[in-house]
Amino acid sequence: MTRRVTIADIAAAAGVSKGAVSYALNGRPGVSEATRTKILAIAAEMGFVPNRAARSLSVSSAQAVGIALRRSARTIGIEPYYMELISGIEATLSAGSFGLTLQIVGTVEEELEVYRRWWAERRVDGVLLCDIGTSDRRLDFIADLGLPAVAVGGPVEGARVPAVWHDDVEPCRDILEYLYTLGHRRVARVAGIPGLLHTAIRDQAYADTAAELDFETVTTIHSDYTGEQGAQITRRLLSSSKRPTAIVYDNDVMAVAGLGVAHELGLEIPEQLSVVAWDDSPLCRLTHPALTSLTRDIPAYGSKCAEVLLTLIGENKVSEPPSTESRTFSVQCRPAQLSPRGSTGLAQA
Amino acid sequence: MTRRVTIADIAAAAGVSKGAVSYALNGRPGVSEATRTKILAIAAEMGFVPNRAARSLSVSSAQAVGIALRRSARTIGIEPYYMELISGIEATLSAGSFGLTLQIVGTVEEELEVYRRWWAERRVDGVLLCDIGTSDRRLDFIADLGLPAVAVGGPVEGARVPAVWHDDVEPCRDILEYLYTLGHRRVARVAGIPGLLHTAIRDQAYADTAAELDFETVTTIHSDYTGEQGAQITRRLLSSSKRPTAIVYDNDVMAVAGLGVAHELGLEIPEQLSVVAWDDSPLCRLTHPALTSLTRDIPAYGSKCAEVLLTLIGENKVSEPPSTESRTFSVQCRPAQLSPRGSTGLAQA
DNA sequence: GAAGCACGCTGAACCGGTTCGCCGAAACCG
DNA sequence: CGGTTTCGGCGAACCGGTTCAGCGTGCTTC
Repeated sequence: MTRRVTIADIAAAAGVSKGAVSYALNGRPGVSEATRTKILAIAAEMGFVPNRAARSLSVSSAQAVGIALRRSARTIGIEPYYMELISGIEATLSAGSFGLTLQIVGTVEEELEVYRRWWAERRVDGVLLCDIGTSDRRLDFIADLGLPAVAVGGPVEGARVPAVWHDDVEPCRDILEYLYTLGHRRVARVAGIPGLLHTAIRDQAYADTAAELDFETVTTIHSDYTGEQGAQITRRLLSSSKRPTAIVYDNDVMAVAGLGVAHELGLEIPEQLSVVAWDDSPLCRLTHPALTSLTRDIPAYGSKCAEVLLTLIGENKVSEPPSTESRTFSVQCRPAQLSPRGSTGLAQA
Repeated sequence: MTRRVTIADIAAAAGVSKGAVSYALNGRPGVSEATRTKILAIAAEMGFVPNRAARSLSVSSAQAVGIALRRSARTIGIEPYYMELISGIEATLSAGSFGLTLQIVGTVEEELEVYRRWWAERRVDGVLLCDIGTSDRRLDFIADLGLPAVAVGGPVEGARVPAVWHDDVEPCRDILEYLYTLGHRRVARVAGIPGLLHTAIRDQAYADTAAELDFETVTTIHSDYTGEQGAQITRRLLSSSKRPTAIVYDNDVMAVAGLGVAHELGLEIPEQLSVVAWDDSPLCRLTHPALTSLTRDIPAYGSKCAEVLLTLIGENKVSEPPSTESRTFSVQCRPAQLSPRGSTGLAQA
């Protein structure tokens, strides 16, 4: 059990004061080049790493950001999205030597409470908000708290919190045009949770595009993103009298489940049914046929979100009073690209 | 932007000293019942939450545990295991008002460096070690550091770090006996990463059981757990002259991929091929047919690991010098249960 | 050669909790 | 009634960093 080295140990070894050591280690003026290198050498030799709590206390920053996920323990694992997002976030954070604090919560109330606690405890310097809703209480709450935050999703109108997002309208149009070109006229969509912002945006985008092209039907059924519901809804869709020739899913888990149901019902894919997934995780390439899907680079997206959050944290550290309240902004990422694979084909006559 | 309330504010409001407030808030003797309730009331009213850094500094504990995952950004999402584990861990931690700090690393060296930094910074009070290897450098490293830790997996012999694990021998036996009963005589296994402890344990268990029953062949091919390798190996297995009638996969991602390949090759499941998966995530119920698999309660497992870690942290806080070096122990969980589903059936004559 | 200045460094205060020694008053004792 | 114990509470030190006022030295400047 090695002893931890403190700044005082280094000061004693170098024959200087604690203050000088602090200046030297942080690369600020106040010490000569000679003593700086000497101090750095001693610090390196003694294996000095600053005590995070002590630094946080004086500087009042935690060098950490938080993320709260609102999903049940059982269902969160199946969705590759979160882990990919987190891993992207993490890459950027650790590059900036920030830590990531994770908490899983059950309700919005719990989530707000977590933010309040994190803020009061000074456990984090900022947070990332996932699964942005159409009217999201968290945005105002966080803004009132004065805790730096980034909305992972958007665009958020009248935002007091910056958002990082990608356009979903164009991909929706792409899908429908693609399916139209393949001859599909009866299309169903198994959508995500209704309250979520991107679900609403896609709802609108599908409706708009459908109105422009002469589809017979473009129906949307909302779900909770789980495989069970995906399967159940698919079963219902496929056993209806005028069944769709193509089904679009709002995530890949439901698409895989839908594919399973189609197999179960003895439908040939893509001859009798085309399937399109959203969020192209490796899952889409595991099935047979492989799923046509909308590809986004989720880790890169997470990185971008973390990056924006870090600059935000950096900014309001240097100039505490954000005079221009409208410092919030919106960063748009490259929209998802359609990756056609084996699960889509010409509609049967 | 609300001001944070400090212990001094409360002291001033209650007309007592900081020390008294501290005693009152922490439920320790030193204040009368009357002033205690008064202080608590004021603290509650002012919405006091202690500054974590300040407390950490004096008490030298971070009220957080760390977990480092060694996987690439792209492949970590697909494996439901990690997120389920984390969510179980998280549940226990937040119940004890501990935080979870997550970091994703690329190499063992990086991982060790992270542990050293966490320890030196006092950022965490303990860590959870995932993916235990057959000879794992991390165990000694952590023990030397004196950082409380729990190995998520085992059993680890000669351990200086307690382990939480479940027996894999019995489930392996269960699988082989089950397949034998169904008439399978040529069984292949697509195993996980060779260096991992549980892979080695399963290797041995399969070999032992195979020796007891008169299988024609029980072959094992190691992989990296990814769907791509799962698919590739399956393709190779199924196109060999004497192809197996049953394939067992060491995780569910590969099993799904294998199922896809079987479909692609036009094999009827389970008539022409039986498929068994390990780690029964919801993924196994998404496919058609649903995958027979070995069910473990991963979130519960994570909770147990966190629980053991927390008691460990609690213990070495009260009595710093662990006189009996062999305080390490091993907690065994309920082994995985075989859940037969549609992907397994009688072997064809 | 005195005044002024920049530089290098020290010592102490400070962040916000915890903890310990100590003291005054009340209670208890023979 | 004096002496001891107990209790409630105070004040200060401490954890390990950061930051700032101030001070001595050496150099420039006129």
